[in-house]
Amino acid sequence: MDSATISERLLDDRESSILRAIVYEYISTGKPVGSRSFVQKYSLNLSPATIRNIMYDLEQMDYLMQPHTSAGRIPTDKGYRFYVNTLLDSYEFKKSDEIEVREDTIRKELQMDKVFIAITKMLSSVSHYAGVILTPRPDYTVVKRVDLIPLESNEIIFVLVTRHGVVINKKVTISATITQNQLYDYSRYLTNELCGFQLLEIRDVIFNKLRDEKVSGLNKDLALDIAELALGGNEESELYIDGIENLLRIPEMVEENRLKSLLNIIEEKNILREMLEKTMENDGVGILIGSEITSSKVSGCSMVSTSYKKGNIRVGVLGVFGPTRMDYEKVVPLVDYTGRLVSDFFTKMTK
Amino acid sequence: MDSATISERLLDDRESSILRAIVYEYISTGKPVGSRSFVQKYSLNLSPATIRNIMYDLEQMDYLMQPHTSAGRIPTDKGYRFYVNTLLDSYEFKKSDEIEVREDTIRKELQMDKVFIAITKMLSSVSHYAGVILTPRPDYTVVKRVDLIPLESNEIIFVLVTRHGVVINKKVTISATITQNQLYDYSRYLTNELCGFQLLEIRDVIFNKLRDEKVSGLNKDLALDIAELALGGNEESELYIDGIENLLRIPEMVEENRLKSLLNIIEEKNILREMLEKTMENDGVGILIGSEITSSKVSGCSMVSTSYKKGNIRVGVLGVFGPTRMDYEKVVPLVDYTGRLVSDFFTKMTK
DNA sequence: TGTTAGCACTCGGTATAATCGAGTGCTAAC
DNA sequence: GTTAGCACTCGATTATACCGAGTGCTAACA
Repeated sequence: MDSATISERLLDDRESSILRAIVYEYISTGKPVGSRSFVQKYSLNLSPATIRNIMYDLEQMDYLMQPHTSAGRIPTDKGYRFYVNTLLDSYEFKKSDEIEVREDTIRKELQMDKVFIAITKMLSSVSHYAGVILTPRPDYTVVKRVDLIPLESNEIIFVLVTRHGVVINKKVTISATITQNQLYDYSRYLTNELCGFQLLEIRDVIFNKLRDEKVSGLNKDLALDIAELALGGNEESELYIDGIENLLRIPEMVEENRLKSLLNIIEEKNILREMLEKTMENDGVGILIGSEITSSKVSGCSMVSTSYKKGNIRVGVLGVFGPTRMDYEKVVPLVDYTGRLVSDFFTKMTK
Repeated sequence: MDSATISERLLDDRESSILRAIVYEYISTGKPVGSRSFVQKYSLNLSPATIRNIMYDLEQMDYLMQPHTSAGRIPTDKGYRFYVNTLLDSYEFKKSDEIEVREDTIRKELQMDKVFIAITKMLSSVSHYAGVILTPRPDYTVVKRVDLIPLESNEIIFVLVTRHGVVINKKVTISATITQNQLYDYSRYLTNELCGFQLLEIRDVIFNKLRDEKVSGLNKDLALDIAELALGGNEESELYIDGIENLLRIPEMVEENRLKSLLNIIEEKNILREMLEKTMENDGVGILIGSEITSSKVSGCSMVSTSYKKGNIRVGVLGVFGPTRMDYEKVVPLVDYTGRLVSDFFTKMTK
C-alpha cells in the first residue's frame, strides 16, 4: 500500500477518535504527544505500540507530524482541520456571568465606536486570545436626517443621523457664502429627499435623480453639492482589535520568529482585514488554520470568525485570533454566540 | 575620604562630561561601558586606568553601577537623571517631513477621538516608543451651537458643535413625546443661551440662571432637562496609547521579567494614568526615570511627558513611554514640540 | 598629586562533551 | 491485528573548560 493510496482513505472510528484525542491533548499541553504517556493519560486499552502504529498511519496521511525523529506527534494543519470539522456541530456554549455582564454593556451602549470596543473586549477577555471585529461599511447606513450647521461663512458642518441614531459629521468648505436660513432650508430639503435611503443608493441613484428635478424657490444644486462633498468619500470599514496582550502571554507566540509576525499583524492591520473579508461570504463560524491563512507573514496562527448580519444582509465579520493551538472548543461557540448577539443588535437597530 | 562625603560633592567638569558620555554610550549600545573600549571609541587623551578611577568615584556617588564585578558600568537612575537634567535645555528639535504630515492630519481632524489617536500615533511613530495622551476633561469646551434631532418619539440626539467645529453628540431618552417643531424651538433656545460659554460654566452657573428666568411660549424646562441630561455626565479624562508594538521590538523589554510588567501596564492603564497625572502640575517637559515611577509594577521604564494647555489652563498631559535606556535627546524635544502643538490646537479651539 | 603601566583576579558567555530520557521503528511472538 | 522487547535517535540538561573584556590595586612616573 503506497502512501498515495493511504492518504486518500477515510479514517475509521478508532483512528478518528485517537486523532481527535491527540489534537485535544496537544492543544491543552502544547507538547508533542508521545505514545506511551498518551496511552497512560487517557487510560486506553491499547498498548503504546499500537498507538504508534496508528500514529504512523496518521502521519502518512498528513494529519500528524514529528518535529524531529525521536519526538512525539503534533497535529498538522490538516489535523487541526479534521479536529474542528468533526467537532464543529457538537460544541456547547455555556453562558458565563462575565458574558452576561459584557453582553449587557453592549446592548446598552449608544455610541457606535464604543459598541465595537465592547464587542472586541468581550471576545478577547472571554477567550483569552485577541478579539477582532470588522465594522460594517457605512454604505448600508440608512439616512434619517441631515443637518447643516454653519461654522465660518464658507465652512459648513454636515451632520448626518442614521436610522439607529449614529451621528456622522464632516466639515465641508464651499466657495459661496450662505445664510443661516438658507442652510435651514437646505437641511430640510436634504432630509426630505434622502431620508430612508442607504448611502449607497444615494450616491449611485438618488443624487442623479435629484439633479434632474426642478425645485422652485431653492438653489437645490448648491445643497446637493454640499451633500455630495460630504458623502463622496467612500468610507472603508474599520477594524477593531483588543487583547493583543493575551497573545503575548502565550509562550509559543513570543518565541523569536513568532513575535515578529505578531508585530507585523499588529502594525499592518490589512493582514487581519483580508483574513476577515475572506470569511465574509460564509455563514456560520469559519476557521482559518495556519497555512490556510495565505499571507506568509503569519504563521502558527488561527482565526475563528463569523459574519454578522443586519436583517438578512451580511454587513461585517467578527472573530477571535490566536495561536493555531487554540482552545477551539471554547472559542468556536463564543464566536458563534457573539455573532448572533451582534446580528441581533444591528438588526434591531435598523428597525 | 568616606563615601558619604564623596556622594555629596558636585561633579567637576571632566567628571560630568565623562558621565554624560558614558550614559550616552550606554543609551546607544545598551551594553555596559568598559574603560578600555570607551577611551578608544571616544579617543580621549586619558588612559583606561584614569577612566576607571573616575568611574569608581562616579559609582561611589551612585551615578553608575556594575551589573556584576567584572563588567563595565551602566547608569543608575541618578545617572540618567543627571544626564537628562544637564542636557534638557540644549535639546534641538528638527522637524521632519513625517512630523509635518502628521501635524497636518491633527490640525485638520474634526472628530475629537481621532485627534487623540493622531497625536499618539505621531508620538509613537516618530519616537519609536509608545505615545500616550491623557485627554482634557471636556469642561472647557466652548459651545457654538446646539441641535436636537429626533430619533424615536422619546429619543433625541443632542448634537453640540464647539467653536472649533468639533461635534459632540449624545443620545438622550426622555419620558415625554416631543414634536419636531418643538425640538427646533428648543434647539434655537439652547443655542442662543449656551453659545459662547464653556461646559463648566454652563453646568455650574448658566443652567441655574436659566431655570430662574421666565420664557413665554416655550417649555424651556424640558429643553433644559434635555441639555442637562446630555451634558450632565462629568466625564473622565481618557487615556490613549499607541505604539506598544514598538516596545516589543526592544530586546530588553521582552526579557522575561520585563514583558510581565509591560503587560501589566497595557492592562491596567491606571498605572500610566497615575504617572501622567503626576506630571500634570509641572510646566515644561518632565521625565520620570525608572524608580521615580513609584508603582512597583513598572521597572526599567521611563516616561517623558509634558502638560498641554487650553489658553492658560493646563488641561491634559501627553508623552512618550519607553525603556529607561531611551533616546532622550530625540524624545524630549519631540514631546516638547507636540505639547506646544496640542496646546495651540486646544487654545485656538476655544477662541 | 594626579596619571599611567602592569598584573592578578573576576565572571558572564560561549563552546564542547557527557548524560538523560521520552520517544521512535522494527521484529518476532502472541 | 496486537503487543513485548530492543536498539536507536535526538533534544534538553548538566558539567567542564576556556576566553576575553573588565576590574582593583600597587608602584612608578611627570
